[in-house]
Order: sequence, then C-alpha cells, then structure tokens
Amino acid sequence: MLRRLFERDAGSEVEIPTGAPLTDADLKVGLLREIDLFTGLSLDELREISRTLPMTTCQIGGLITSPDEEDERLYIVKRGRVRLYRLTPDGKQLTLDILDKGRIVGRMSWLGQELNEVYAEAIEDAVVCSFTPSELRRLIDRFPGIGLNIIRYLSDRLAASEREREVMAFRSVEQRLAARLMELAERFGQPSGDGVAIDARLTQQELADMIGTSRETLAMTISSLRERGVLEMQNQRVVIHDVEGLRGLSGA
Amino acid sequence: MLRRLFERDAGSEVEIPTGAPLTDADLKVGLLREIDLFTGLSLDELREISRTLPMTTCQIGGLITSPDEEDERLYIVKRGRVRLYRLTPDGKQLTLDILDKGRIVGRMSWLGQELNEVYAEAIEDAVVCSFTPSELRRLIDRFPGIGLNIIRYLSDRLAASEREREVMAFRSVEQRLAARLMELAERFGQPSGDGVAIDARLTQQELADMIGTSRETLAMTISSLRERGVLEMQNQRVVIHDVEGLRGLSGA
DNA sequence: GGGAGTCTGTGAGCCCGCTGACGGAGTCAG
DNA sequence: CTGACTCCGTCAGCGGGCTCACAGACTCCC
Repeated sequence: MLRRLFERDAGSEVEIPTGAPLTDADLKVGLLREIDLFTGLSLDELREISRTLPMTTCQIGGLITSPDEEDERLYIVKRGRVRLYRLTPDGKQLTLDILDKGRIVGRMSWLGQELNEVYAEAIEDAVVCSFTPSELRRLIDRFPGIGLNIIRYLSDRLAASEREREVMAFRSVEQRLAARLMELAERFGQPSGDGVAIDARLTQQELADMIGTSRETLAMTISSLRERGVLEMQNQRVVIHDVEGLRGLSGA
Repeated sequence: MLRRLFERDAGSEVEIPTGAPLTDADLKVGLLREIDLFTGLSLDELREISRTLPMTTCQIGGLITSPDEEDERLYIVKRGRVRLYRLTPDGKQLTLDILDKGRIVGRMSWLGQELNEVYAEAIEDAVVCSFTPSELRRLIDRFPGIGLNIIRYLSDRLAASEREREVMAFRSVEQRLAARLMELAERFGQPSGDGVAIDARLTQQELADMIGTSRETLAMTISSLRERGVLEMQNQRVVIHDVEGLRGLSGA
C-alpha cells in the first residue's frame, strides 16, 4: 500500500536553490502581491522581501515536504495545487486539504509543530517560495501585518479542521461526500453545460481519501447519487447536476 | 436531546464588567505573567496591558461563549477548565478540546472565523479575561511577540485537530478511547496508588462525546478494558493501571 | 493495434458500532 | 426512609461500511 506514495512519476523532488533566483525580480514582486499573506505592504516592502525569498518549482507528483524532511521550512504556494495528507501506520491516507495560491505549508518547531507528520504533494505543476523560521520571524518583527495575516490564515484552517472532525464523527459516507463536494464546488467550481463542474482531476481513490472511506464504498455512493440524477462522474471529473439536492444530502 | 445543554445549573452566564476591575491590579499582573501568550513582555508592559483587560468569573456549567453570542470577543482562560464543543443539528455533541490556564477561546471575524459554531462551557469554576478585536490588534501592533505566541498557539491547536481527523477517520472506538485517555493522562495525570489517575471528573457520556461515539458503546469498551486489567473507572474518575498496554492499544 | 497498467463498477460476507430498552446503583432533597 | 434523578452496565437486533474478489473500461505507450 505504501507504494501509492510513489505511484506517480518520481524523480521530481524539490531542489531549493538558495542562491540565484529562478526568475526576474519584478515577476517575483508581482507574484507576492497576489498573496493574501502580504496584503497591506507597500511595493518597496514587497521588493525587499522578494530579494530574500527563493522560489522553487515542483512537478506534478513531487513531494514538497514530508515528515522525513530535516529542514524546518515554510512554503507558500504561488501557482498550482498542493495536496496535504497524513499517512496512517498501516498505509492509509487522509487528505487534509487542497492548497492553492497563497496558502501555506511547512513545518517549523517554533511555530508549534504544525504540519509535522504531514505530507505535501504537488497535484499540478507548482511554484512555491520558502522561508526559514528566522527569516519569517524577522519579517514579522518588521511587518506585524504579516503576523496578523498568518493568524487569520491559521484560524481559518483550524475552523475548517474542527468542522471536519464533527463531520467525520457523526455523518455517513453519503453525507460526508456531499459536504466535501459542496466545498470543492465552492472553491474550484465552474459553471458547465448541465450544472457545476469541479475543475480538478480526482480519482475515486483520491475522493475516498478525502472523506476517510474506502474506494469501493465511494464507488457505490457515487453510483447511487448518479442514479438519483444528483451528479455524474466520468474521466475523473465531477459534474454536479442538482446543487441544491446535494446540499440537502450533506445534512447541513 | 438538546436539553443536555442545560442539564447543569443554569443562571451562571458570564457578565462582562467592562468598567471597574474585579480584583487588585497587581493580582492581575501576576496572573498575566503565568500565561504563555505574554511571555517575553516586561513587567511594565504587563501592567499596561492589565489595565485594559476586564476579568470575569464563570461558574461551573456556565457558557462562556456560544454561536448565539453577538459580541466578537476573545477569552483567555486564567483559572479553571473550559470544555469546547460543537453541536450537531440533531443535538449530538463533539468535545473538541479541554482548555486550561493560558489557552484561548472566542470568535472574531477578522481573526478568520475561528470558533464560530463552537460552544465553551466551564467544567470547573473559571476565571477568564477578554479582548475585543481592536484591543487585540492594538496589542499585537505594540508587542509583536504576542502575535508570534498566538501563531504558535494556533499551530498547536491545528496540528492536534488534524491528528484527530486521522484518528476519527480510521480507528476503532477502542483505539480512539485509548489515544484520548493517553492524551488526558499526559495533561491531567496524577501518579496514584495503582497507576496514573486522570484528575478530572468525567461522565461516560462526556468521554463518549470526546471520541464521537455513543454512551453505550463507550461503556462496553470500558468494561472490556477493565476486564483486561488496563484501567478502572469509578465515581467518574479514570485510573490507568497499565499505561504501556493502553499506549499499545491506541495504535500509535 | 495490442498489451500493461490503472481506474471503475459490483457483489458476498462479515463485523463494528448504533439504536432502543430496561434494571440496578449511587446521590441528593425532603 | 423514600422518591426523583442521574449515571452505569448489558443485551438483542440491525445496518452501514469494510474486506476480498473479480470483471469490464479506459489510457497510454510501444
């Protein structure tokens, strides 16, 4: 079961070029501006920050960070999507979150033990930039606004995580699936011919990992929803036909 | 089922005396010093902060905050213990955490939506002090160290919450119970005649709410563990006889 | 086009844990 | 002492979801 970790193309580990920047400095500033973490900072400040931040790319399937990693480092996603997941001792996965632009992942002991024990895998080609703990600390001392933004970010993640705990504790697979698809539709939904399409390739195994069930049970649940005309899933794309119906099934 | 919310003595809602302080100013400074959130601040700074912080008391069973609350306010526990829980639409509870000295609860929209939808109930007589969002913001601007401490605190909570999600997703009631008791023992354990006693009164219903199961199933599980000599539970006190055995059962 | 690898659909069987029910034990007020 | 209330122990019954097993469909690469 452990091999699933490596099932996608390997050899795409992140290299971290601490020296020369990969890209034009102004492009970097541009990317920084789009990130919520840095709202409220002036252009000059952004420029100053961008000088110290190495940017790295990571191909689809590559691991950005894992519990084996020794370096304490914090990554900010600039492009692409990153899947955060935990691995149980017996090899099952639980996907915690899908991160896109502006969201944070990493482990830093001084920053609590956040995201220890957590893997981060690029599910699209991704660009991330990274800090060391001391860099971040210096940044926050100079620009307290960044501290506030991180607090807001962590609070959001915490609220979502605790909502998830309640869902996992008391709700059936169908309800959990409905709730998760609603969330994905809100974040990645595209209006399509007949309803809302979720703009992400998701195998049934991946969906199952998100709601903590088995692939087989998930397939049965999808079938049932398809028969009732609520949604369709083909070619690893989910299309929701009856959004309101799905919301009702989610039990919220 | 909803009445369980009120089963303990009512009439003990928090009143917030925004004006005159309840206690001697120096006592307040003393309490602030013990709180992790304020480590790294000088005595003068603590004194300055203490002037603006109202302290309130809350009797056992009282609600410190709930989703119905309109005020956005952040509370810091100074004495006593506070149980954080969510309520499902059909009236079941899931206890998220037990907070003691120095830990934070509250809802603030600018601080993400943390702890929206969350109830906080005093399970011992408690003393809390509270901020408004603007007060906290001012504090962080003046003392960035507080921002760092909050970040660390939130990171810890998030890591614990995500670990919990994995546990809820894949582990049996017995494993969940074992893991939870280990955690409680670490936080509230007292060496006792025959093993480790958990220093907190806990009904079986309350334990069941912590691990997301029913009271009946919990009772069966406790019985089974008792027969195997792992632990004992009487008078709402848990005594763990075989700590290593319990750790093994937790599957970690 | 053909074969390897992956993904999807479905079924049989089994067991954990939920529901519902009820009696006993402890505790507190009168 | 006695009733009222809460908490605890246990059981029968059932069903959701897991495991195991396999066949069909799709994709990608030679």
